[in-house]
Order: sequence, then structure tokens, then C-alpha cells
Amino acid sequence: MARGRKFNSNGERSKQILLEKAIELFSDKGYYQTKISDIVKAANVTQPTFYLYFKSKDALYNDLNIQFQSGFLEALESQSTEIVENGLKGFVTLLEQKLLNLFVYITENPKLTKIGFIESEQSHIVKTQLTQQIIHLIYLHDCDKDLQMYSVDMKIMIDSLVGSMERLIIIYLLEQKKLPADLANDIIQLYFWKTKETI
Amino acid sequence: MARGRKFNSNGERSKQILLEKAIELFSDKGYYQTKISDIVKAANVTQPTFYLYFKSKDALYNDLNIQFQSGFLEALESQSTEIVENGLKGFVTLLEQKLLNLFVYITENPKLTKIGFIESEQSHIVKTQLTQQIIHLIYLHDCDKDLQMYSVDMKIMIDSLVGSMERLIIIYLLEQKKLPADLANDIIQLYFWKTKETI
Amino acid sequence: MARGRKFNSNGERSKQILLEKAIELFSDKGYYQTKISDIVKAANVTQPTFYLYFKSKDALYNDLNIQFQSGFLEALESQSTEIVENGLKGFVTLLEQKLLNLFVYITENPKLTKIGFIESEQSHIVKTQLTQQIIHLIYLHDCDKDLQMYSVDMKIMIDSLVGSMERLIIIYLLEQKKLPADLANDIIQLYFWKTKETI
Amino acid sequence: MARGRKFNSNGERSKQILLEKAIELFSDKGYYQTKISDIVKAANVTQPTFYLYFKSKDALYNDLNIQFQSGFLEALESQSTEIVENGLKGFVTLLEQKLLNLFVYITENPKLTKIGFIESEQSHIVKTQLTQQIIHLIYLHDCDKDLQMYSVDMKIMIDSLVGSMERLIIIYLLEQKKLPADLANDIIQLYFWKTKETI
DNA sequence: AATGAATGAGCCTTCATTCAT
DNA sequence: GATGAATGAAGGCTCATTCAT
Repeated sequence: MARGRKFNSNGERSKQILLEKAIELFSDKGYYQTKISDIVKAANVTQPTFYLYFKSKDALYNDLNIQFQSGFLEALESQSTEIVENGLKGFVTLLEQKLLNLFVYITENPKLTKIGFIESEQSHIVKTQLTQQIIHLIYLHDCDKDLQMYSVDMKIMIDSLVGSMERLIIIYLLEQKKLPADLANDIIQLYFWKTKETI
Repeated sequence: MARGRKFNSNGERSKQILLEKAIELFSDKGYYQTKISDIVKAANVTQPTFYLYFKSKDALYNDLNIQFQSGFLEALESQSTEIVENGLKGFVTLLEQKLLNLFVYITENPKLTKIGFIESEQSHIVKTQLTQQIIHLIYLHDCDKDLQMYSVDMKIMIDSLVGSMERLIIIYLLEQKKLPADLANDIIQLYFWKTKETI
Repeated sequence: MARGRKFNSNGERSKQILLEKAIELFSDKGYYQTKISDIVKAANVTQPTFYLYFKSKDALYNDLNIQFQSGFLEALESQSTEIVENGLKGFVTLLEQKLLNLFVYITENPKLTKIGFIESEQSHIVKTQLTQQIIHLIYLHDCDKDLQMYSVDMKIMIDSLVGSMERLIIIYLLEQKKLPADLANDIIQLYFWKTKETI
Repeated sequence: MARGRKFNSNGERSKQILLEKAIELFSDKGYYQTKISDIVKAANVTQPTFYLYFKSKDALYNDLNIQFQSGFLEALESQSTEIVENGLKGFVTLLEQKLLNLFVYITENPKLTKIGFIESEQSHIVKTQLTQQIIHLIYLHDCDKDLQMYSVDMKIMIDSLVGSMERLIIIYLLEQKKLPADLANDIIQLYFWKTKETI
């Protein structure tokens, strides 16, 4: 019977809680198995309140993806202030740095990552972009020819790398089984091992 | 008004068409976005006919997963008749053979693979099993120590390999952009490159 | 694939089995919870065979009611060959005889009775008719005034008697807990006790 | 097109109307022939509104049974404040009182009674309980031996009484053909006539 | 006489979304 | 800012019944 604004309520706070619960539920149960009723129940508000802050279920999910993507890109692009060497070594060093940044971000946002990097439709795009960024990096360091010793096409190699990253993220990072730095190092070892050794 | 049997109807055929359309739709649109009404429309039968052959939408999806899994496992286990060498080289040779079989199966069943290896809940289990099988193979060939030169834990290496496989399958095999043999070779090159060269 | 007439099949036999299974199922589970698929499964024939012998589920149910009713009425009307006395005593003696006949029939057809006397829509009519028959009997024996000592309206008394019969049939006859003769006697005792004693 | 809340809508009222219409329809047409669409049509709401207040059709039906049973039991147990005599006379007096209470309740809730006492599966239990309560009453008044003059087993006598009650309720009470007090008196007369007279 | 195969019609239920307060 | 109450639009599934063989 009692309607209207809740005692002690606050708009931004409600939205924040809704977002948090949505991330948790979408991540744990997936988009289709998460009902809006679940989210609002978890956030302890009513359904119309949900629509006060989000246009639709789909829009919210999209928001979360955008949120993930911007964090992800930011982590990827955050320039390390150190001077970057050129050549393969410079590339590998920078890549490890970037992987580290990425993995830190992921470790700090595992549920959001599950949504934006693993489960959502848009995750395909993110992974494609990641691939392209890495390839871009290779060209920037002018070391595409150095990679020919791998005897497979560079594109395939990077696709492979990205696939490998995805799985290792799922198994080790989202489950908190490895530290970001360790995993970044492992991946670099795996893919650029000979490099490190010989140089 | 006209009820009952169609002119040239045949049970097995109807079931077959339903299966094919289901694979196509589940693969293209995903489980939740594929309605039974879509499937039966595509198969040109009515909804009750669907339930003549499948217990429920869920049961059908599960059937498809089982079907994929058994084909997948069969491909993985099909023994090549050649004598298998021991040691790393033997392992790598056999692994390439198995990847080839797998990739042939996948190329022949791209949509089913998308369902059973990429999209479904059960795909996690399949990938875990694949990982374990490869590790098992390593021990069988008694070459786990040979892999220590990779300077990363073997488990991580194989996890990485499986992740890589998944992504390359999506990009190159499901899209028919590469031949099974070529992709198998590429992966072997990527992960066991030094081996090949030095031996 | 093999269609057409079953080896050793026989029309009347199929119909008989269907009837038996239908009685059993309708009686045990009720009209709505008994599916035609249940009946034909129990009878080990296919659904179209059912429609070979019965126009519809409803028609079959109605047939069973008719069958019950005719057996019931026959039992009720079967004239005992003994000469019937007039007056209350004659009435009571005859009523007991009739109850006995009825109860024998019911004991021999418990499942059909459950359908036709307890569960079906038509059972109301049967009970009303039973009531009227008994009242008719009273007038025939010209003993309606004798019953005024009961200090309740005769109609109510007979309604009560019929209700009592129904419940005792359910509890004692359908469950085979009492013999027809015993139950008939009990009921007579209960309702015409004083009579018996004083006359 | 117009969704959302109605002008003068009120939750409790909607639920109440739904309950009333459900009682009416279940009572008139039976469980299986009453569709949820019928109920909501009668209540002038849409189907989802139904599920706002009831978990399922079955759950609602069960609720109605519970509602009937508790009213029924309450009526049966409501202690008359008068001092109760011991012996047969006390028992008969109390029983009549209780029948009266019961019949008043039934007269006030004829449709609910039809559901809970006549049609539903659970009605069997209710009648069994009623029988046991009456038998309990007999023992309480220590007059089981007094009833041996009836020359039939007491259990059968009470079963008969309950059957009689059921039928008389259907014919006279649900159809509003008799007043509660009159029917209670009639039944007492019928079953304990001699008692009344001789004492 | 009997069957394999199929269907029309409908029922229960769920879910995202929206009004009126 | 927030809610109680309600709804449009499906979706999965079942069942009696019928056709062609």
C-alpha cells in the first residue's frame, strides 16, 4: 500500500546496486537465464525502478559490454612511460606489459570480463580488435619479418595467441588461480620463447 | 481442416529434417533465440510432429550435444594404423594425426561443432576432456620431461593449445577458410616448432 | 514399417481389450487423467485402432455408463420369483432382496461401478432414479403411511438411504471389505430396524 | 497497446475477484473444464494477473480446498458454550449442534463446499476425518455401548451417517431447499430417533 | 483389421515492459 | 525517486483425432 520514494533512497545508489547485481547475475547465469525480476530482487528494488535507470534489459546488457570494452581498451592502450625499443624484443616487452595491464584489469573485474569477453555476442568483436591491435603493434615495431621464422602465417599466430589468452583467462584468471604477471609471462614464454632465449 | 498423415510422409525422414533444421538454427541463432516454432516451420511440419520425435527442446539440444561429442571423441580416438614411435617426435606425429582427424570431422560438421564445441554449456566439459586426453598422450609417449624446455608448466601449455585450437577452429575451419590438414600443421608448427626443426 | 493387420488379430477381441483397459483406467485415474494414449498402450494397439471401435473418448465413456446403468437397472428390477407380501414388511423384504442383487452386481463390477455410480456426471441421474424406484416401491406396497413414524419426510429418508448406500458401497463393496448380503442386511437394519423388531 | 496498471486497480480486490470467480467456475464446471482463461475472463483481468496472485491453477485449487477445510473444521469444532451432558443424550445433542454449525457454514459457502466436500480429490480425506471426529465424540461421551442396540457395527453406522449427510447436503443444502437447522434435525431424527423418543 | 505419421486447437505459464499513484 | 498493479506477446507442450497405406 505504501508507495512512493523509499526512506533513505538515492537514485545513483539504486542504479549502482542494480548494475552490480546485474553483472553478478549475467555473469553467473547468462543473459537469457537472468530475468529482470532476478536483478531487481537481488537489488531490493521493484521492476519499474529498473526502467528508471535502464531502457531495457538489452540496453543494460549493452551498457555492461561498453563498460567492459572501455576498461579493456584503456588497459590495453595505457602507454607505459618507458621508452620503447624497436624490433622484436621491444615488441615482446611491450606486449607483455600490455598483457599485464589487461590481466590486472580482468582480475579486478572478473564478472564483467566474463560478460564482455566470453559470453556476449560482442565479445567476438573485442577479440577481433585485440588481434588487430597486436598485429598493429607488430608493424609498429617493424618486426613482422622477424616473426617469419615461426613458419606460420603471422595472422594465424596472433589468432592462436588470442585464443590461447581467452582460455587461460577463463581457467586461471577468472578463477583466481594465477597472478596477472605470472600468466602474462607464461604466455610470452609460450609464444616468444625462442626469441627471449636467443636475443 | 485436413488432419492426419501427409501424402508422402515418412517418419525417419521427418525426424532427419527436423534434426538438420535444428542444427542449422541452433548453430546460427543460438539456443534461446531458436524457437521450436522456427524449427518446425523450417522443417515444414507442425509442432506436435516435433514432439513425436523429441521429448523437448532441451532434450533435442542435448541429443545434438551427445551426437557431436561422440563424433568428436571417435575422431580423436580413431587409431592410425601406423606404428607409433615413442618420445616427443612420436607424440607430435600422433597429435598432428589426431588433430587432422578432428578437423576433418569438424569441417564436415561445422554447425554441429558450433553447437557442441562453442556454444553449449557442455562445451566446457568437452574442452576439458580434450585437454586431459592430450596430457594423457604426453604421458603415454613418456615425453613430459621433453616439454620442460618450454619453461612453462605443461598443463598451461596444453590449456593454451586447446584455447588456440578453439579460436582457430572458429576463424578458419567453421568458416571454411583453411583445410584441416593445413590448420593441423599450423598448430603443430606453432606449438612444437623447435622440435620439428631440431629433429 | 510393417503396416496393416496384425498377425492373429481379431476385431472383437481388440474391442474387448480396449473396453477392459478403459474401464480400469477410467476407474483408477478418472476421465480427464486417462488419455487415449494410455488406453491403447494398455491394450497394446495403436490409436487409430481405438477409433475403429469407438467414435470418441467421450463416446466410449458414455458407452461404459450405459453399460453400467443397464446392468444396474437389471439387477434392480430382476423380480424375485417369491410372492411378495404387502405392507411394510413386504416392502422391506423386497428392498433387501433388491439391495442384495445390486450389491452382487457391484461386487462383480467394482470398476465399472466406480465410473457409473460414483465418478461420472451421469451418476447423479442414476442415483435419482434409484431414489425414485425405491419410493415407487413404497407406494406399490402401500406403506408410505407406515413410514410416517420416522417423523421425517419420506423423501428425505430415502435420499438419506441412497447417500448412505453410496458411501457404504465405496468403503465396503468397492474395496471388497464386506459381502453383498452383509451390507444389504446392515443397511436394512439401520433404516428399518424398529420395523423388523416390532413386527 | 495500453499496458500497465488500470485506473482504479487494487491488488487485494483483484485477488478477491479472481478467488470468487474461481470458486464459482470450479464449482459449476469442475476442475478440468475450468480454464484459467475462463477465470480471468470472468474476473476481467488478463492471464498474467492470475499468476500475480496464484502460483498455478493447481495451487489455486488446492488453496480453495484448504480454505474450505479450515472453515469446515472450525464449524465442526466451535464449542457450544452450554454444558454438555454425558451419555447418549449428551452426544446426540452435541452432534446436532455440530451438524447445525456445519450446515450453516455450508449454506453460507455452497460453491466452496461443492469443491471441497464433493468434487475434489481431497474430499475423501475430509469425509474420513468427519467420520473419525464423530466416532471420537461417541467415545468422549462414553456411549459406544448405547449404540449397540442398533445391531450394526458402530463404524458402519457412522459411515452411513456421513454418506447420508453428503447426499442430503447436495440435494437440500447446496440447492437451498432446506434450512440448516431443519436438515440437522432430520438427520438426527433419522439416525437417533428411538433415542429421542424413549429418553 | 490395423498402423505409421501427422495435425488442429488449445492450455498453462513466463517475461519484459508500462501505467497510475 | 519509487512502487503496486497490470498487461501484450509469446513459447513450450499436450491431446484427441484423422489420413494414407
